[in-house]
Amino acid sequence: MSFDDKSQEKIIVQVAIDSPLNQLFDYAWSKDFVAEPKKGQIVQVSFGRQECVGVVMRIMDKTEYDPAKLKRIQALAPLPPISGDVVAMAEFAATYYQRPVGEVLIPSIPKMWRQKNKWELLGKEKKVSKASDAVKNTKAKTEDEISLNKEQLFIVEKLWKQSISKKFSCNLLQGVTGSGKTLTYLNWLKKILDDGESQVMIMVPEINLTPQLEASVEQAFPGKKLVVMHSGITDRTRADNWEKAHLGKAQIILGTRMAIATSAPNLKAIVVDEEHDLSYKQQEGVRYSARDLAVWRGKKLNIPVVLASATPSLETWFHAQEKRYETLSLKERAAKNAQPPLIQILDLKQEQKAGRKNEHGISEHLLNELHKNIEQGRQSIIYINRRGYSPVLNCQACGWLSDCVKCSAHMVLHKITDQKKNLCCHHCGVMKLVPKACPECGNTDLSPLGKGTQKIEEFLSEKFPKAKILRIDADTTRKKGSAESLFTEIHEGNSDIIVGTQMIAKGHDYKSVSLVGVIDADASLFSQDFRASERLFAQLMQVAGRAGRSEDAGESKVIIQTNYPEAVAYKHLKNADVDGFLEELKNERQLVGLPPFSYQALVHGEHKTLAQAMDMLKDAAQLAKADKIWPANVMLSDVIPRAMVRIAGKERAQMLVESEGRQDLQKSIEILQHYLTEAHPKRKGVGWYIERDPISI
DNA sequence: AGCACGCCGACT
DNA sequence: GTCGGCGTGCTC
Repeated sequence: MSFDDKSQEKIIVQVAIDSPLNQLFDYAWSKDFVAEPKKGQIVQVSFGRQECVGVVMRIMDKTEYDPAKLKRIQALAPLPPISGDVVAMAEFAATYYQRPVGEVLIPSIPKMWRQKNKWELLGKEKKVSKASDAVKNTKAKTEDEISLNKEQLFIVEKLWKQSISKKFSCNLLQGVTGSGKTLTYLNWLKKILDDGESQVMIMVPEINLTPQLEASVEQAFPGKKLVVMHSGITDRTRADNWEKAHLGKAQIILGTRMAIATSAPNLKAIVVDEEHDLSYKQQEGVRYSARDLAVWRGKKLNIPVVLASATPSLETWFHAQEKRYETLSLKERAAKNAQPPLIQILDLKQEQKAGRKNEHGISEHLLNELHKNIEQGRQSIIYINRRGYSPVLNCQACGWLSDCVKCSAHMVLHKITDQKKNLCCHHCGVMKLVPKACPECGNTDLSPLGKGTQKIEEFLSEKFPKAKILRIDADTTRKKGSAESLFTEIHEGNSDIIVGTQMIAKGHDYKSVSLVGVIDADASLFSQDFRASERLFAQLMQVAGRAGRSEDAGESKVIIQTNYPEAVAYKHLKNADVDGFLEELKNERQLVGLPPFSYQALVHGEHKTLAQAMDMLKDAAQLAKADKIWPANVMLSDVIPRAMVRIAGKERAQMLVESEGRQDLQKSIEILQHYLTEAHPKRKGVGWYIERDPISI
């Protein structure tokens, strides 16, 4: 191809492309286009030997690139440019999470819109049976007519004032289960949507996006168009829904973390429900936090943001304490007779001393309570907190834990076969031998905390042969629809005991459950993740909320078995004292300098051999620290093998970067990124990435 | 990351 | 003779 006139073409656009190359690519704006180039315009380009879509990021009048090699933009998507706030947010996320913009922005466009040959098809209206729309709209206006209580009304008014002022504000909407958080924010959003053109976004955790929720939100907004954005919808639906949001035709955007990058020209409010939920953090590719980006987007747009939770994340709660966010508390329970359940922390050490039995991790006391409950014909839940890898070493006899001498962290048991020292502190990087016996009491039976609890269901059916036992976990709900049928069975009261993992804690109301037993929760208390205790507290608060929804709620009970009743999470759980818990957690973190009192990034390296992966990080660390622009107050830990070193044949190493200064941390990871990139050709096959705000170290 | 070009081994 | 192994080099 020869384009001798190329160099004379006036308009050059720099395009973001989904490629790991950290740069924009220059293209010539074709003279045939009637449209002016605009930032955010989706275009079709030829890139290398591929054809792909890109997004116009900058408009220039010249190029630094060889004009002879310059290609033309091939086509323009029949769409207005992506809204400015989304493009800006992508640019921010690219810097913050250290990835190319294209990698952030392009995947936010639905797959079908990324294929030029589908553009025409998508432009056409899909045949939708008007009937379904009509039905949805007529049966509204029943439940939402329930009047708000004083507290809720006050909050709606407060939020509405913020909306009118057209300024950014971030609100923590905190209220116990059943206090009507959803009702409150839905009423606020309704006011906003009254003008007929405003758009609002509601974000929910992955697991909560059930058809029921969609239906109830839809009912709350009669006559408004709602679209959902989550991974469970077809490509076509996603493309259509995205388009409706992008064109301003949909007023409500309901979705999971991926929804945060949905272009919406008239966005007037963002709600992040269950803001503490970890599913807001993307765990692969660009490891963004949708909750944090929601706040960023709200700030950019000068609109209010609501973060709602019964058990806020410490970060959010701390912001609220420091008055950076407004706290909106719902203290009253909406339902008149709903009584909080009685929460009992059962000290297993005491039980053992008293000579009471403990079979398969279930105490005699809990068994008795179960027995009573079954006899009264009521449902019970046995909650097994099996989640999380909890590799701290523990003495079964005296409760000794493998703590680091220098840090206030547990030393993590690593599974490395070719190294002798297998205990490692993730903070300072010190490594030690696994002791042959407990340093405290000499007991030789040391084991990782949290043993398998698979047999609970089996054991319970032996103990209660006549009881109907239902197990709910990833295995029993894998098949599509099986979860729904299991939950239906529970609602119908067909089961006496429900044994399950955290799945049972979310979203579902079990009206007749009056006993919740929590076994084996300790494991996550000592997980390598410093946020484990926060998560445990939130989970247990949530399961506890499963009890006490019945008429005779006063009698419902939650029994939490533990070897560590003095642990902060349990201590405050007893009184359901969320603020007390967070206060103590805050003080702990402050003492040790963990987030939110420091900012973190984790550098990951992976290779077939551990040595290569580690050396790569070590080299980069050395060069970075020697660089004169390396900020002084950034702490770089030793390179250590990850606790789960091998995954899919790759050995993995990590290095923690920590600083009190957000800007300093940013600077340091940019330096690290530079040296990692530079070193990369020399270290073939070593993969690496920098993870900002890691949720687990 | 993709994707092609490129230069060495076991197959009709 | 050629199908295919994955080394390496480029993408405006």
